[in-house]
Amino acid sequence: MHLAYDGVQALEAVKRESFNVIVSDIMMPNLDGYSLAKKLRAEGYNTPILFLTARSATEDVVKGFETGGNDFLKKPFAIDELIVRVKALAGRLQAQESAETVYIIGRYEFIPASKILRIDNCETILPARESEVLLRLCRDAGKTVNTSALLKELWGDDNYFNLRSLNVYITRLRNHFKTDHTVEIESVRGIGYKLKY
Amino acid sequence: MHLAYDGVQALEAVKRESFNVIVSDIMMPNLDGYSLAKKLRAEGYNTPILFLTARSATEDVVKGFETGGNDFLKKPFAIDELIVRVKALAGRLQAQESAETVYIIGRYEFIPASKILRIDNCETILPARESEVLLRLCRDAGKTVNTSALLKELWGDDNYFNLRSLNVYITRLRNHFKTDHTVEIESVRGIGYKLKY
DNA sequence: AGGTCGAGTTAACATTAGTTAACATTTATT
DNA sequence: AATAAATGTTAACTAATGTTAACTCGACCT
Repeated sequence: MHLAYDGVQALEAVKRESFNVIVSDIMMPNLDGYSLAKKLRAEGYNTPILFLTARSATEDVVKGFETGGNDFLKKPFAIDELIVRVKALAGRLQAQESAETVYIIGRYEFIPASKILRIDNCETILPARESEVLLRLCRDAGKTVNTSALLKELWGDDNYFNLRSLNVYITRLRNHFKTDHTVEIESVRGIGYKLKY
Repeated sequence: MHLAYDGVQALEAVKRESFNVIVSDIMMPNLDGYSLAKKLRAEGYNTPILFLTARSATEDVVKGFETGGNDFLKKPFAIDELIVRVKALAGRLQAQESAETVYIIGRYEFIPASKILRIDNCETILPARESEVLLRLCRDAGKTVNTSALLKELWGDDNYFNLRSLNVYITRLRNHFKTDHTVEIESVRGIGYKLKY
């Protein structure tokens, strides 16, 4: 939980910590809500963003979604409605990842709970960290996962050494996916990694 | 695309076909929106639901989310806002360019998603920036793409150094297109570049 | 306790992307 | 034609990332 006074501070905070949801005003000094959203999306942050605004013009709403926002609430609003919308956005993240969740990745099957990666009845049990990294990539499959966010989530800190560890795990994961060339972990220089299939 | 006249018909339709998004009124004969959402969720359908309602009470909104809805729009609403919210739910916003988009440029094939530039079964995987620049040119193929606009889109700033970088990427792209002389990146002095083929 | 096995990290080296710099060429203007 | 500005081209440089192997440590086994 963090309160930022303008877009610049918000941007810094997001890069420093890791959040489940961002609630942002459109009109802010220094960096407005649209630009904040745009910058975050450009840097691979997929954190859901809910915009608050006093103006009710449709173009504002449209622009809000186009710049990468996920929801929009016009002022004045009832606090209950805000709460429920934030919950909806946050819930999207954890979207019922039950014990039996299975990710289908190309010809592979990945079961995070048991760390099993299977292809053609050939099972590999991934080491814990490899599994965690893969899970994180699966959750945002097709989207770029920000390196720093990933490090903060899994290692707790995004220093240089942890980054290098991550590089190693990415290599190892790539090796696992060699038998199906439609599966690919793409690196987005300076931003993060993207699981594609 | 399917239009159902009440909740019961909607339920049947969803079970029969497969949808990306459901837009539903709250008040419907036979089976209201809340119950529809509840039933669908109970049966394991995760299709995003957007509720429309005439009543603006906060409790309605809250109930809408609690029964499994994903978004809520009060009547009267602007059609643009509905469209943009549906798009947001369908998750298609960022992907106006689907993952499979292929540009045919003379004898070349360019697949932005995988950054592949192919000619006569000879594949090159373009570096990220080269790919982005080419994509930008492709979108406005035959038209002049303004240099400053392009720089602001891809680099975020159109200063002198970024301009010089762009010049380098244009050269590199031209080199890739050397085998088919019908393809050309023309420079429009003082304005921008034009991809012609 | 000693051994060994595997996971995670660190280290060392290789490769690549992106930028900058330096110099060449073209174009517009006078 | 002379000049200045824009653009073309090539190579060098820097930072990020890829890859492989070595190292450390704890769990487990005897």
